[in-house]
Amino acid sequence: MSTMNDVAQRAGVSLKTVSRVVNGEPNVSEQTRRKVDAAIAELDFRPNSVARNLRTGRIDLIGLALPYLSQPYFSSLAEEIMREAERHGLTVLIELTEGDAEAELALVREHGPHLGGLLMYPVGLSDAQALTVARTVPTVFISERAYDAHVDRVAMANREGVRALVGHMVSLGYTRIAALGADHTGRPERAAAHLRLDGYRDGLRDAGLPYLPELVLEVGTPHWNRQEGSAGMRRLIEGGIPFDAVVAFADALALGALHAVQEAGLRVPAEVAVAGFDDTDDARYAHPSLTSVAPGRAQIAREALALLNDRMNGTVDQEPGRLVVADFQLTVRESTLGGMAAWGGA
Amino acid sequence: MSTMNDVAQRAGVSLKTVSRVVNGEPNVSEQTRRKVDAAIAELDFRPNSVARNLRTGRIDLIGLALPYLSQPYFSSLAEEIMREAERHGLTVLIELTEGDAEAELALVREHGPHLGGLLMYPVGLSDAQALTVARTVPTVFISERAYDAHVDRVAMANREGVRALVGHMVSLGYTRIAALGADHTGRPERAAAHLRLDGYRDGLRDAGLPYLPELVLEVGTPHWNRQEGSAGMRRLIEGGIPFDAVVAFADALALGALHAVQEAGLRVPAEVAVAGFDDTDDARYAHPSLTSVAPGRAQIAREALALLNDRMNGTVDQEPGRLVVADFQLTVRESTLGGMAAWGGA
DNA sequence: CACCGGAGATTCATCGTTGTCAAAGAGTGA
DNA sequence: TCACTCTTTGACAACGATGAATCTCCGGTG
Repeated sequence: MSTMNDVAQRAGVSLKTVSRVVNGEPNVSEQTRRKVDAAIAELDFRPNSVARNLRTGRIDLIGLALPYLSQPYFSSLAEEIMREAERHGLTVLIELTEGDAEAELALVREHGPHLGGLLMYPVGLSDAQALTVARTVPTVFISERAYDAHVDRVAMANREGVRALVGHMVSLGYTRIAALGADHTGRPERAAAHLRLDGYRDGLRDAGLPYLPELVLEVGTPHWNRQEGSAGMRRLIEGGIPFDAVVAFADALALGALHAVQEAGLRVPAEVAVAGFDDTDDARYAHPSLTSVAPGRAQIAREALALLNDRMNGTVDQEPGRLVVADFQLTVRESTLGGMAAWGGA
Repeated sequence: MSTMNDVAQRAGVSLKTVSRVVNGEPNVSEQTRRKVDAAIAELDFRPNSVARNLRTGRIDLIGLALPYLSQPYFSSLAEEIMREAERHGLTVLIELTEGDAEAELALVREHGPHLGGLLMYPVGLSDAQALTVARTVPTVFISERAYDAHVDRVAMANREGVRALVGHMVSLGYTRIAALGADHTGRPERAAAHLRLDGYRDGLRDAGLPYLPELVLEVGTPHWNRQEGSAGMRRLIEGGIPFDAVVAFADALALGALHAVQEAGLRVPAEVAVAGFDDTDDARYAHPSLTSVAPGRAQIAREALALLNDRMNGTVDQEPGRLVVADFQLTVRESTLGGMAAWGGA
C-alpha cells in the first residue's frame, strides 16, 4: 500500500500537491499534474479513505437498515439502493434489525455516529424514536408508516396501487373481488395493510361496487408469507362465499392464494383472477405468472438517495421532513388475463 | 460527538488513560477506571472507529462479495454471515459483482486494500485472478469450484448431498430418477453442476441402478431458475420417457419441475417424487413442501469466518490454502413422502 | 538512608490525509 | 526597475485514536 507521500517523492513534488491532483483541485500546472498522475499510476496508489474520512469528517459510507435480507422485497430493494448509491459515490453498509425496535435503536447508537447517513426501513420504531434516530445521523426512512412531520420519508403508492389493481379487475368483468392481507388491529407498524385496504375500498367505490366484509381476509403473522395467503384463501373457499377475484396485499400472499385456489380445482384466471403487490421475481416466475403492482423500487432508491444526499450536505438542515411517494406500475400478467402470454413472460 | 479528549478532561485524567480504559488494558487503578467509565457514560462517548483503524491499521470491516442479493440462496447466506460476523466483532460490507469477473476484480482493487478481510463467492474469477485477490487482502472463497491450492475455500457437500438424496429416493422405492440441472459444457464456473451430477451417479451406483442419459436434463441459463426447471421437465414429459422421481440440482429448478409435473396431471409424490438442493424458504413454503438438501449455511458462515479470522490475524500466513466442506442435511418433506405432514410443515 | 523495582499515569510521535497560510515565481503596468 | 497582482507550490498543524518511551510515586531492601 503506497501512500501519498510515496507518490510525492516519486513525482518530486510535495505531498500537498499530490493531494491537489487527487482531488482535482485547481491551481496545479498541467505539467505537474501529469508528473503526479504518472507516479500515481506507477505505484497503483489509491487514497486511503479511512484517513481521508478522519480528516474531512465526511464519510462516504451510508447505512441501510432492513429487517431482513431473506425476503425478496428487501433483497431486491437493497440491490437497487446499492446500485444507486454507487452513482453517488457512496458505499452501503447493510444492517439487519430483524424488525426489532431495540435492534433498530442499538444499531443507530452503535454505528450511527460513524456513518455519513442512514437509510432505514423501520418496523418497531415509535415516532419519538424515529426522531432520535434522525437527530443522531442524517436519515431517510423508507416506510409506509407515517412518521412525525420532522423526518424525511419515501413511501410506495400503497393506496393508489391497490385502487388501480381493483380497477383493473373490474375492467375485466370481475365483480366479487376478495381482499387478502387486511389488518384490523390498527397497529401503526401495519400501515401498509391499512393503506392498501383503503385503496381496495377506493377501487370498489370507483366501480360502484359494495364493500363486503366477508370478502376481506385478515392474515395473522406480522410478515406476509405464502402460508398465510394460502390459509386465508382456504378459509374463504371453505366458507362457501362466492368470489371471482383476489387482490392480495403482497406477492407472497398472492402466491399462497394461487395455490389454494388451484388446489380447490378453480382455474386461474378463467374462474378466479389473482393479483399481488410488490412485483417480486417470484411473481414473474409463478404459474400462471402473477399480475402485480410494481412499487417503483428503482424510483424509491433514487429518491431516497436524493433526499439523503441533501441531508448529508446540510442543504435542508432545518426544513421539516419531506415525503416522496413513488410512482407505481400495474404489471399485468397471466393471472388476470389468461392465455395471452407464455408462462414466464414478463 | 465527543472525543477521548473530552472524556479525559471531564475525568481529569490524560487522554491515554482513557484509551487504556476503553481498550481494557491493565495498569489502571480501579478508582481511575471508575472515574473514566463515569465520564464516558455521561458524555455517551463512543470511540471513533475511523481514527482507531487509521492508527492501528486493523480494520474490523470485512467485505462480502456476492453475485446477487435477490436470489434466495445468496440473501440467506448473507444473513448468516452477518450474524456470524457480529459474533467476531466484525462488520460486513456487502458488494455485488453480478457474476462478472471484471467487477469482481475491480471491487478488490478498489476496496480491497481498505478492508480487513474478504469473503467472496466468485463466479468469473480464474485461478490466477483468485490468487491475485487473495494476495491483495486476506480472503476466503465460498465456492464450489476448486481453485488453486493456495487459497482458502469453504464448499458445500455437493456430491455427497445429491448422493444421499438419490439414496433417499431409492429407499422409498423410486427407480427411474431423473437429474435436472446437469451441465455438459465442462466450464469451471459450473462446478456445482458437475459435482452434483457426480453425486447423482454415485447414488445410482450405490443402489445398483443404471445411469440413463435420457433421464439427465441439462438446463440453459447460467443461473438456475424456475423457468428452466419447468422447461427441462416438460421436455422430459413430452419426450414420453418414463420416470418416477426428479432430483433437481437447485430448489428453483425443483420448484419449476414441480409445476411442470403437476401441470401434466401427475401427482406429487404419489406418482412422481421431487427434491431440490439449497433448502431455501421457497422449498418449505411450496406445495407440496419440497424435500431438499440443506447445505449447512450456518456452518458455512461459521467456517468461513473462522478461516478468515486466522488469515486476518496472520496465524496461518504462509500455509497452503485450506478447504472446508460443510456438512449437509437431508430435509425430507412432502414432495418425497406424501401425506405425512401438513402443508408448510417442517 | 540511598537505591531499586514496578505499578500507574503521562508525554510525544504517528497513522494518511486535507485545510490554512505563507512563500516563491511569473507576469503586469507605471 | 519597483510595487503589485495572480498563480503555483510547499510547510505545518490537525482529524481522533494508539504505541513507545518516560516520568512519578511508593514501598521494600541491604
